[in-house]
Amino acid sequence: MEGRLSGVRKGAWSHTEDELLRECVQLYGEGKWHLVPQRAGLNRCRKSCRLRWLNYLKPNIKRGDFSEDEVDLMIRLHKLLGNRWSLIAGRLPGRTSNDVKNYWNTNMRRKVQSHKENNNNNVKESETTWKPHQVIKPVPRALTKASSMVHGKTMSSSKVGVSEGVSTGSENWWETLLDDKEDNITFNNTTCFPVENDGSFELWDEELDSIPTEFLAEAETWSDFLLN
DNA sequence: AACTCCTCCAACCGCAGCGGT
DNA sequence: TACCGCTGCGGTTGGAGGAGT
Repeated sequence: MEGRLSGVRKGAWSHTEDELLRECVQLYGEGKWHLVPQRAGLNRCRKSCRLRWLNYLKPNIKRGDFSEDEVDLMIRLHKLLGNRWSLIAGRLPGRTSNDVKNYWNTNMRRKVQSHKENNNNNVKESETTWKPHQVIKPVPRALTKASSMVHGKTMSSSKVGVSEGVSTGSENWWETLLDDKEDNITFNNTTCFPVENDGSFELWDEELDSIPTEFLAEAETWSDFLLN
């Protein structure tokens, strides 16, 4: 590994290192991680710097317990996406992929495990309520300079609206969830569901195509999927 | 008080994908 | 087309701290 080869520091970050990294990112911005250790004067590998920033130092990172809403959304997204932690985290403002992954591994996996064990005692129930689900794996894609998406070409017209009548006012919990983190609403990930002003979601055609029709039929709308 | 066990989170590691040459 | 470097992701590990004995 690069750490072993170059003898860079590993392990927990000190307050001084945090400050150096924070100042460096504020000065030069995110990205160019291979330059960060040199710029910041840190004896850390680029990966370590990036991870420290993304998981701990980055502004707007939400710490503390996951709310019920967040857990609910996480479960639904995991059902749809599988272990695509970065995508799931992209829909949970302030949460990092590491947070989501850790939370799932420590809490949810155990719950699912115990649920399955319960169902083993009741075969009929497991056949009906806990069918193995098909995990959708959207093809990761990046926006290149040549991409039509970057050049102002409009997105797919396949808009899946939040169904009327499903949510109004305080029931739009996902909006309040995003209120204080409006930066996260934008295209922080091309495979996420960009939120329109009217609360609907837009999807690339490929995204829609990749979703099993049974799932959509079952959920009817994205709001059904995203909301209780 | 001392020890062991367990939990959980931060950090590490390897790999895949992408862009540039 | 092949190679290289960089980035980002998901799986795994290590260790600090709490709980139990």
